[in-house]
Amino acid sequence: MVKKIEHHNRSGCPVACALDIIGDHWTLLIIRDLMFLGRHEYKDMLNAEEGISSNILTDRLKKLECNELVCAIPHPQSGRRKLYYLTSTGKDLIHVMIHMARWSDKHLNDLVKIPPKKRDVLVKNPEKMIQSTLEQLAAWEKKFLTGTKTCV
Amino acid sequence: MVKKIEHHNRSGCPVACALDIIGDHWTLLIIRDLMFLGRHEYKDMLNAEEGISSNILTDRLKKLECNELVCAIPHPQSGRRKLYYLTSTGKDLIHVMIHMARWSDKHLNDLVKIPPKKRDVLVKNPEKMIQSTLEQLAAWEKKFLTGTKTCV
DNA sequence: TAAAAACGCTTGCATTATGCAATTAATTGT
DNA sequence: ACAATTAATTGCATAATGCAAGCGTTTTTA
Repeated sequence: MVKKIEHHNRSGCPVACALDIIGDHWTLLIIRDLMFLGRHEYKDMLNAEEGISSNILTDRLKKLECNELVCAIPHPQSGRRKLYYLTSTGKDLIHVMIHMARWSDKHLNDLVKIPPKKRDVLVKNPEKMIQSTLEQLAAWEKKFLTGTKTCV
Repeated sequence: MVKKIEHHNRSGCPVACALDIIGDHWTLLIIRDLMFLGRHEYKDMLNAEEGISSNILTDRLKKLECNELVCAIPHPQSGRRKLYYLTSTGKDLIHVMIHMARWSDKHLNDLVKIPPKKRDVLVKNPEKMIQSTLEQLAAWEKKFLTGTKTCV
């Protein structure tokens, strides 16, 4: 079902290669939902405040699966719902995400709204934020992925 | 000439805010040219191997100037050429760039081509790479921006 | 010094991506 | 049985991008 995809692959530059996969307006917001906001279902991401449209969401989830940043399993309590989650490749984007958030907080402070507590950790102790985020994800995985055949 | 721009500003999320400025296929490649590859002129960026088209390059440089990530001065040896360079806001994206490159190197290794020496520093001592990159930029600035009225 | 090349764009137009609303088929709850 | 939910899909309007050509000026070359 999930195949390798043909990226554009504009060059061998690592920045260009990354952008061929995550360099659009929506992909990293989906990663954010999965990484920080505990949104593991289609409808959760569809209802995110940025207002992604359903065709784009479907398309991006498909591409993320093709590129093996995201994986999905059927919801244990429901035959039609799915649970999406980050693979280790996807989770490894956490450093990019954290530094992007720090950059925004520093330079776009009139636009950015972060709860003060989170902001404090983000600014003063990003490593701690990375650790606790990864722990949360691990806890979710323990709850939902144990005993099933899963992608890593 | 350079005005504040209306971003979409889809939400107050720091990731979303960053993506409203740098979340497209080309902007970060321009940042890369300015940050790592010593390309400070329009034609240099136009000739980058990824093959940006001239109208897109013009548009993105304009937006980067509006958003104060990039600044330009007339070329000292030429009346029509310009020198583009990163402001401190632009340079602060270095952490995002470095981690993006590391991610690509780790997970897209069949696609990514980095000179072994650079790769070694990138993987084993990213902080050193950040420092040396910033030093290079500072050296360029010292050479071209001293004695002129400049944006920071 | 006249002609050619270089430079930083701009324009026009075809193609592709995105946004939006409505629809669908399957599943689940009442 | 009926209505609501869910994960999409479809059709269509609009916006973004790709591509080739052109433009006005400046610099280089003959």
